[in-house]
Amino acid sequence: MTLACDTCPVRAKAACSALTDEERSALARLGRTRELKRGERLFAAGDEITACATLIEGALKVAATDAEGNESILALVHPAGFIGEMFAPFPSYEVTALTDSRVCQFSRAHLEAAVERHPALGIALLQRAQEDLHSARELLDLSRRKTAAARVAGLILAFARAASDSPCHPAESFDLPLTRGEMAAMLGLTIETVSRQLGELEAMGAIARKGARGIALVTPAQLGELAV
Amino acid sequence: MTLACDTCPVRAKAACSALTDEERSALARLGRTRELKRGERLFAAGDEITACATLIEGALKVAATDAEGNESILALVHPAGFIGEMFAPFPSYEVTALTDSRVCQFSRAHLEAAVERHPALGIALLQRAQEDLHSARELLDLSRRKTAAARVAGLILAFARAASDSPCHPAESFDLPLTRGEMAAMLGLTIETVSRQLGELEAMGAIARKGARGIALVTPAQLGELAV
DNA sequence: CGAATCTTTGAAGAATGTCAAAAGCTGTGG
DNA sequence: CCACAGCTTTTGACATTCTTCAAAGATTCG
Repeated sequence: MTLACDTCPVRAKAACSALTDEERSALARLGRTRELKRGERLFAAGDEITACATLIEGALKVAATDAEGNESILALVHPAGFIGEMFAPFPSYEVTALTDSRVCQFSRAHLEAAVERHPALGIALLQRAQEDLHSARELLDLSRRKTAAARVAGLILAFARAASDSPCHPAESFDLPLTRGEMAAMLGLTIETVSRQLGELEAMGAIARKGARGIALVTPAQLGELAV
Repeated sequence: MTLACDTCPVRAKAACSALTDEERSALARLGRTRELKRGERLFAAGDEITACATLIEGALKVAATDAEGNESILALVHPAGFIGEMFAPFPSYEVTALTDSRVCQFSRAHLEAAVERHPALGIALLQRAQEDLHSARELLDLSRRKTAAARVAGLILAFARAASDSPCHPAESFDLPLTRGEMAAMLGLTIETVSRQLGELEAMGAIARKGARGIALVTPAQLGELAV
């Protein structure tokens, strides 16, 4: 499958935007796009072949699964996000599609060569890695909040900010991008506790719900206080 | 204070090892070393000036503190580790010395210029950022283990591996680098729970303790099972 | 429309947090 | 060398929160 960088929806935001059109085209010939259906796995922990990818559309999750099958979600990946460990011997975590997705995938060797040839690409990847590090630390902080109420309130605020066009103000209403189980796996709680906390938040008038996924922020300030 | 790269104990491992001696000397003239006593802060969240640093000796912690003064430890930094967000507008977290430490500090502007001039430095920083990301995700996974026993057992194993010379086998005996309170802040538990779990681990014969900090691994396999 | 999945709700039990106090360790100064 | 002050660690009893187990209600999608 051939890459069509010219019509790529993330061509302005992805790491490859650090390259000129010709440089990007040369890199494109070494990669390929891959379509993933919801629930399909892009990488698995321990895979022998290590690849890297940029998410074009959809959403992915990075997760660890323990022996009993409990999943711990370590990161969400949005379009233009980069996935892949360029220096580790093999992938450490599973990467799975949350919704139908499309990625632009490269072998690690090709990407390494491109980074050596084009310093700007390395800088773009460095920026992305530092942003990912920041996100991981935010999630770490959120996952350790003392009460379940603080964790759920904080997650809803995070989703509201991500759903908003403006960087400052959270969206007033939006759809939760995750199931209860996935929210639980992001917060270190059980499905039931997440469900009950959402009910509490609605009962106390901080949010309103429409169906299982729809959320409206009634009192954002109250949410912020609950999130501590 | 002038930098003495020639005698720097981390000259072979730090990011600046990607540079030639002359390049490093040029960069060195723009930086300065700084000594920190135990508990002293290197950066605070919200500081206006953003700086970057390499740890030369000692140990640092990256932490977030909430309104009630509860600390959540997001990362430990060992010698040759790099600290600093090169692309964020201001530092997001506090960086504090766990023990008396010495760092090699640069302004962000100088470091950015050096990265543009020396692509190998950018690649070295990229590798470090991806390693830090990996560590953050490991800690995230550890912090979400269901039981306090699994978290404490996992942390002890992580310390044992860090204390070992060989990368494969954990050290058989070592000193805990953190207080109970700091361990609690790494795991999302209370001091009392950490203390009780250590007692349990000793009572069941997985570890032996010598004083408040000394640990000997009696049954590493048992620890591994407890850590799930 | 029906099957599968996801969500909600309830009741009971286990685990951790909280509060309080004793014991151990460390470093300073007499 | 000892004594003391300050800090860290341990231990106990109790309250609270979360998890577990179970089952019924929604929602989604073929």
